Amino acid sequence: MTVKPSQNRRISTRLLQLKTAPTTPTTSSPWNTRLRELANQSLFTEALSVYREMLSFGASPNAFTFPFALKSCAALSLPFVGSQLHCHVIRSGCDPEPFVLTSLISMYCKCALIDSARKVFDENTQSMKLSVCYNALLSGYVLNLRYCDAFLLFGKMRELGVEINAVTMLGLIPACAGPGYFWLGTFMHCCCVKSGLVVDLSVANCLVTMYMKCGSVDYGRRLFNEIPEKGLITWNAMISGYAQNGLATHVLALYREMKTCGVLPDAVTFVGILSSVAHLGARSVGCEVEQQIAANGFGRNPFLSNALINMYARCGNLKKARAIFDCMPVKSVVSWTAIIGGYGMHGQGEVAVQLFDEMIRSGVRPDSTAFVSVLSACSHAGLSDKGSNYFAALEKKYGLQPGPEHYSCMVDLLGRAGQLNEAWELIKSMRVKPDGAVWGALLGACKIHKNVELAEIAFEKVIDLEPTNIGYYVLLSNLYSEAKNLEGVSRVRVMMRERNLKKDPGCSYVELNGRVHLFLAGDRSHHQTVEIYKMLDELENLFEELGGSNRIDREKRSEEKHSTGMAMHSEKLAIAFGLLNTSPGTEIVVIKNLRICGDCHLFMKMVSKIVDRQFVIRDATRFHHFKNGFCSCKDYW
DNA sequence: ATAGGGTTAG
Repeated sequence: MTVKPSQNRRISTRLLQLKTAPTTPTTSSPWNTRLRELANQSLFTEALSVYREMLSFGASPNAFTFPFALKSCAALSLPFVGSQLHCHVIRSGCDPEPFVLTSLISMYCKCALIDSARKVFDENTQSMKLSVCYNALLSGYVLNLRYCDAFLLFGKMRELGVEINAVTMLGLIPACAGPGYFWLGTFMHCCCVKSGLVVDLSVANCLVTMYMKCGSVDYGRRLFNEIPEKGLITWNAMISGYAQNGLATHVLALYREMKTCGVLPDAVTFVGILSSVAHLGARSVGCEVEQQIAANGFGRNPFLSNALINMYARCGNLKKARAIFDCMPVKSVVSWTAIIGGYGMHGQGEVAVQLFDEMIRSGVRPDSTAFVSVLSACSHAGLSDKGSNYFAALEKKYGLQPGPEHYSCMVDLLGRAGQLNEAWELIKSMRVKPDGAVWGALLGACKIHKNVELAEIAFEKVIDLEPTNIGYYVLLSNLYSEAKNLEGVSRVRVMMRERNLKKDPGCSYVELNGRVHLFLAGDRSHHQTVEIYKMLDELENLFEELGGSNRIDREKRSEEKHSTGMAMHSEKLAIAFGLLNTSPGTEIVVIKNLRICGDCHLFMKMVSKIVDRQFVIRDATRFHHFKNGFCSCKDYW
């Protein structure tokens, strides 16, 4: 705004200044200071109102104003305000200023207007020499997933001899951070070593992250070990990298190491740790993290709240998960997804569905993952109509592409409801290649509804995709034995032997008086075995008297006793044991692998109708360390 | 001015 304010306006401005804030200046520098402070504190909305206020008071923005105003626009993703600012920049004549130029490019990139950014870059001859402008545009290309353009620009920089510095690398390396980009990543690593830029801690951190995102955990760790003076971000990069790769035990070990090195964790560290705590059930660490969060005042961090919701939901404490969720001032899709998934995991599909609808009403747009959590909740709770509607809305209403993960939920949903042919037709209609989970869901449904022919088709496909997943062999073998097809049973056995696959029996745990008791499927070694099986018999009789729908189960169980391929479900043993050893009105904590067995919820629902106990389920999908039947109750949930 | 770490399902 170089237009000189009229005399009248100047007078009125003066008056206003006297009335409201006696210190309100018409020179730009105090405004700039205020604007910079706000922008640096990430108070972008406030920063932009200061900019507007500044204009209304007749102060002229200059090269020290625009970078911060543009940064705020970029952060809030306001392309319209951004291009207005661009006009102001041109009018003020400070567009060739490097500060302003890079801010403009960066703003357009962050608002996804990459072509406008390129235009700014190309129109200024000045920018062709400046490394900073190249860096801004290059990181913008990567941000907008245009990796080819980014590498072309990188090539041009090398060709023209433009300075390549640490920031150039920081922009480019994330383009190699994905499965399949590993070799490109190692090339970038080599470039950094040759140019000596690896000594820059930021660059090294970035490379560690890149390797972890490629799934090359060993390379990441090796580089991590080579960094002489690790910073907090270095530790965080490694910890979250392990967490992303599902290496929960490594996460906890590294956290311990970090503490012995005297590095203080921050909110980001805790996010990585919490997801591992949730998967492992490492209670002592969970409690410690909880205290640390309270002590450090990280309570308001939305990422941390999401991680806490997930942890409590997985560990069976839905009440606490819900309390955190309800307290969040701004709930993102991730927060909703976490709580919906939590209810879904515990068989409370109705609540999950209500929450999903509430999310949409509150104006949060569901993403692909949110649909996965609501669809899986529907399939666990048998809400087939609801699920089908959501599946249709996914594409029609929200323009999302259904992936194999959505199809596997739908196949599970239809399959459980007995619509096996519909499920098969759905698979055939898929535009993306079905993965193991899709065929596995069909196989699981065939097992429930005893359809041997279709099961054989599904089995062939799933084994082709996941040849070492024992669960599928067991499913088919059990189906064969139910159908009294002994030849089939032995055929599957031979396949397993040939592929050197050892069958791990399914297992469940019950927590009782601070001790965790492990039950294997078909286990008869427990000292209360006789009582447990008696209790299960009694329960069956009660079910029959009440509804009589469990006859099939009874038949199945009589076979279980004799056939070698079948075994009494571990969670039934665990539940019976819990009933035997608790008094009415208490809570029984059942820890089991939620991924494999969905019938568990049904059984628990029926049991809780006739006995005065509350069941809490904890997900043990990743309880690897329990495999040998050992666990220490002090350290684990 | 440009940059590095974070949540979600199966």
